Amino acid sequence: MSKQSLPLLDAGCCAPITEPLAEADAAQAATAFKALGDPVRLRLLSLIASRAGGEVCVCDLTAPFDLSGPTISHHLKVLRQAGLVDCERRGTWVYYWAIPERLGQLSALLDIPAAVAP
Amino acid sequence: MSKQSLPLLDAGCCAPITEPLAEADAAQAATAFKALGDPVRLRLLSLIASRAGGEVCVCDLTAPFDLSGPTISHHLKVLRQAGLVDCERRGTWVYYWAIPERLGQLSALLDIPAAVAP
DNA sequence: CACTTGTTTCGAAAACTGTCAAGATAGACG
DNA sequence: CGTCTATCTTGACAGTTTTCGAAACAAGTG
Repeated sequence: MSKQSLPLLDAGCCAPITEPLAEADAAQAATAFKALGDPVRLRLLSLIASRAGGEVCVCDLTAPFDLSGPTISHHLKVLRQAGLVDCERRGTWVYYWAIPERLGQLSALLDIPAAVAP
Repeated sequence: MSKQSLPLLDAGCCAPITEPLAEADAAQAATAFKALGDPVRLRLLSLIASRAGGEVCVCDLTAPFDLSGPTISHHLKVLRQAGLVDCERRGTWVYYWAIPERLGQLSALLDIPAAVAP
């Protein structure tokens, strides 16, 4: 699995927003946020990330939704291509887990100084 | 300005992901992430949030982009409706500022325990 | 081979992005 | 006051991208 290269953010865009984002950095971060910008994918990620063992089988991810298998598979692919999760096949089942480093980068990006104001 | 009610997140979805997101919470957070999921809007927000005085005039937001005025205005509207920024007209100009509370909520949402793993 | 689990392919409906034209609001000038 | 100019926003439109399901495909088990 993980055939695509993980589009990890370059150094320099993992810090809180204290200066304007460069065009390239913005494009990369936007890909990740776009992946998070869908209720189904956000719930999928929360299901994966909140799992005690750190891993979830796809079969457990399909049940909570009113969607077909292929659709869930598609959403998981988007999360994978955004570098937010990764997966591995073991026997019949495929297991997914979250990538905390990547989530941490995005979290830091939004962690604004709160009061730059006068 | 701010004619729409700010869709602030309900209590309960501002904490790190330790349990699956409820459907309603996910929908609301997804709206915000979707707003961030575009390079132009992400740069707009960074321009606004990184401003020393805490406020930016729209005229300063148009120049850095290769886009028409109405297009920037549309993107700003999306950010506004997502509750990420707000604005006010003073005289001829319209000033925008970021809403740190909202950004902090989203940041917290992605701040994963890092190692729930075994 | 039959059966199960997931992914990929393909097509249709819905949503998004950007531009032009027109509308709203404020200040300046006569 | 009326009109002109400048700054933004809104509305309407074309072109592109997403989203989802049905069917076909791939991989593993018994």
